[in-house]
Amino acid sequence: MNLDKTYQANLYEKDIYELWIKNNAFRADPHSNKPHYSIAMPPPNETGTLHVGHALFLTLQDILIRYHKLKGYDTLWVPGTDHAALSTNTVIEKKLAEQGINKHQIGREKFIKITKEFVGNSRNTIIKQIKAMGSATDWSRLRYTLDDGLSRVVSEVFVKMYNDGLIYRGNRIVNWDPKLETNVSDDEVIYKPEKIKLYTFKFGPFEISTTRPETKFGDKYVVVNPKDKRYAKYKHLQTFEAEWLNGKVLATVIKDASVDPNFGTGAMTITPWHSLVDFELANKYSLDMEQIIGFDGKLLSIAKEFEGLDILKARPKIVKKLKDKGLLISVQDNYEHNIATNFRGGGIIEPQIRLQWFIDVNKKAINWKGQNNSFKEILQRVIREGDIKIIPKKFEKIYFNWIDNLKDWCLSRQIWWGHQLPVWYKDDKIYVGITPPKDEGGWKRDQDTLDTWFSSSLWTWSTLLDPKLLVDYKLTLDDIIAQSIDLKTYHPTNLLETGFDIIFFWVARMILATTYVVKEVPFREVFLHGLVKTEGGKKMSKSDPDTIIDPLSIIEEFGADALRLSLIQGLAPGQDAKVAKTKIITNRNFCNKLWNISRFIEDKLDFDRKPEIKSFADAWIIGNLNETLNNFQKALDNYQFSEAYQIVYHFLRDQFADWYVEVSKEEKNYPLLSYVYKQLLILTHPLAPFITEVLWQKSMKGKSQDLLVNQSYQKIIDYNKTNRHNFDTIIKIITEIRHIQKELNLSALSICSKSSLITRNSRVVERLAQVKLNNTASDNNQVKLTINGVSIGLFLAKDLVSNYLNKLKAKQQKQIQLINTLNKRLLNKSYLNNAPAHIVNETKQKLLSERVALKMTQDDIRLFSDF
RNA sequence: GGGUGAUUAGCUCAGUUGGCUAGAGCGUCUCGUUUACACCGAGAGGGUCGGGGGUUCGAGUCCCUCAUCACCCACCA
Repeated sequence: MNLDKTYQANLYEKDIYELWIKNNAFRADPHSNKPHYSIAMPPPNETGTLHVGHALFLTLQDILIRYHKLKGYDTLWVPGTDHAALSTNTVIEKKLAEQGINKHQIGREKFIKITKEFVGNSRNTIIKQIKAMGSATDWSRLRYTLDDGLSRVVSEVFVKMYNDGLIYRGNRIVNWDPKLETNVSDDEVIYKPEKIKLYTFKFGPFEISTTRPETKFGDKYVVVNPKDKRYAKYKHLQTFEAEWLNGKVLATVIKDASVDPNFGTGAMTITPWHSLVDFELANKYSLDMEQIIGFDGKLLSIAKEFEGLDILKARPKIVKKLKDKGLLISVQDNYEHNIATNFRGGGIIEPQIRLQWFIDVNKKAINWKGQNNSFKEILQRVIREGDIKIIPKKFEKIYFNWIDNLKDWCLSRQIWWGHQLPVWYKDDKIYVGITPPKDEGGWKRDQDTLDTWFSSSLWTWSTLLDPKLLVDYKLTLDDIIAQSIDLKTYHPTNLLETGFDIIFFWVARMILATTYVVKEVPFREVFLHGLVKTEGGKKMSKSDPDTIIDPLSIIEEFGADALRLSLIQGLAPGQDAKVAKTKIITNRNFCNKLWNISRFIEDKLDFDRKPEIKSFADAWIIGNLNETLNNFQKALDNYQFSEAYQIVYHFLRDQFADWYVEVSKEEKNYPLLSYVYKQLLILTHPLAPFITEVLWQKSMKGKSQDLLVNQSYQKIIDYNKTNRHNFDTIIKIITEIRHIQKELNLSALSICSKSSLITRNSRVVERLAQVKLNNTASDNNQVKLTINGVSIGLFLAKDLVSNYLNKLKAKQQKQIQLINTLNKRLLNKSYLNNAPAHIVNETKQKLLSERVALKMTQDDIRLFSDF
């Protein structure tokens, strides 16, 4: 087959992926009688490009899918993309703004049309990039959160929840982003520390502090702590007159324990319309609420002469007015304050009261396994009762902590891109349904769209519904669920694999929605990975381009396999993954090693004859292969990706390449060599699918029509344990001879030995240890030493010996120490009584063998000394 | 303020119910081109597992405590 000297990934990867697709290698078959294994891919944002975070989850999930295929499963990995409402909307608005266009100028319909065009072009990019990673996804089942079928499901679920009383409409404080003119969920708000001025004003007999004078126009309540002695003379609900921004106001004293008497003056005024805490206080005491700031971020008419001003511009002017009135007491600079911003788009959040749609998480109206529960309770039960296992376990604590503080989920967003609410209004009537009531008409649809995560929360099962059934509106959602074969076969999915950063956004909400609609959990296990960081543990940031690992350019330069291996090397569950260029080079080299093993083997491949064990080395490599396969599977069964790779790495380099391949230059057992090579490709395939398939295709030419991707683990070959052990001894002898040569700086050493272990494997020993075996020379000028019970004579000069003698003495010291330790342990009665029998046995064995080893060392020392 | 992690070789990190003399990759040093591979081979050096205490026959691993560093949640006039 004539392979190049090095593996050039970019020459092969695209063709190999095509080959897989052409052969439907990733196509799931629900009618197969194999066991089924399924994963729903976290759908990337359709307008995104592949970043290293995507690369990580694609790698992990692909490994598991391919691994299960090899284990004989029918696998399904459902790919998809997300319409990512808010971030896409932001992108489009930004693009329009660049052309000087405001979305209101073009209207909703045109805006959606523009967005669709943009998204349509973009979606293919991310799909191509997913393929470049080698992802074994079933493209015939590609889904999109905003396609017609899924959109129908989203509406159906909303209607169902509404009819069950789990969705309600209410006035609430929301996180309003005046820039994008939408509210965002609590989870989408991020706080940035900022130093601003803290003003203290006179308010009647009180002094109150504020960072936001511009919200104070409507203030007419002073809240103090009931235990605060300074204010004991004022009664709860007592009124007083105060000079304020727009003249005199009649203010009321409120006493509430939520006020911290140690903060500032211990007295504060409240602005219920623009603060959650104040809103809750106002609700508690039925206080008036008044809007001060408009949804465009500008002051309303209550601000009189400041009406229409942007709040930040108005602030100093308002302070000046209060100062002129003699109401300003003090200004504190550099007051540390957290400013709330929208993490998509970055607008500064202004709390506002608005009518919004919410999911009630506390209403007990759901039947889960025979009990009447609230969403909150079900979310707790599924973990507690073991229906879903979270790996690593530490995230269960975080999960419970979040659920304990769970608030109603605000579903409505005021952006245009997304699933429009299936809610209709006429006069003051509200109707919730997919289509408006069929009466005289005149119903108007709610303009809001749903939170992106609402559709995402249906992902595991909505993607498995039969698209043909979804267009049949005579069927109910329950009918479709009952009749969809994929859903019946692949749901609950076996695993959800995703980043820990979206455990609340997504994982919890999938559990919420799925248990409610489908009456089963969305997945059995959740495996959470961390973020991908630089080697220094820093976030990759655009401001520091050197640290950025761009998966696409890495794939181009080093290949997807090298990238995949780098991502799992050293990865610990739930911990951040660290990647750097050096790591990628190491793993590219690993691929090249495999490549060159193939170059050596290519003309020796023999699959016609039955592989048989003949030599010690044969038994040894088969024993190691079996063990490796076993350990590899155990590691992957426990999501120990890093461990699995290390096992393969060790076998491929330290055992197969360094020893067996070298040995096979002397002892030619090509059928067995071919067998092990074949197993090696199967073993490595889930981790590095491209190169292994390339080599499989080249090696199997004419011998097999099959693709590597379609193989399964084969029956292992039995071997003789003593023979395997014998080769271990040979390795130790060769290593020791190499060591002596290095230590004594020798180049052409001759040895002699009568041991059959040596004489029967003389050519192997000669080649690998770089020595000459000479059993005819006289015993003079020999240094005898014993390695693992085998007596070896070395022909070497006297004056070289002392170096090695020191080595031996150091070795002797270590051995004595160890023997003492083991002795002490075995003399300890508590140890003998408490430690498990096999551990005690091991210690005894160890002591025995160590004593033998010590004796050999001492013999060598004596011989060398005598010499 | 509440929570969760991390601290192991010069660097980056593994180490899964406590049990062989604590591992890997990179880097360092020495030697080497032998019928695949310099994207290579052979060998070496390097760690009192952050400090202190405790439980245990036995602790990198469990508990307490301190220190340092991350991250998440909440959010204050």
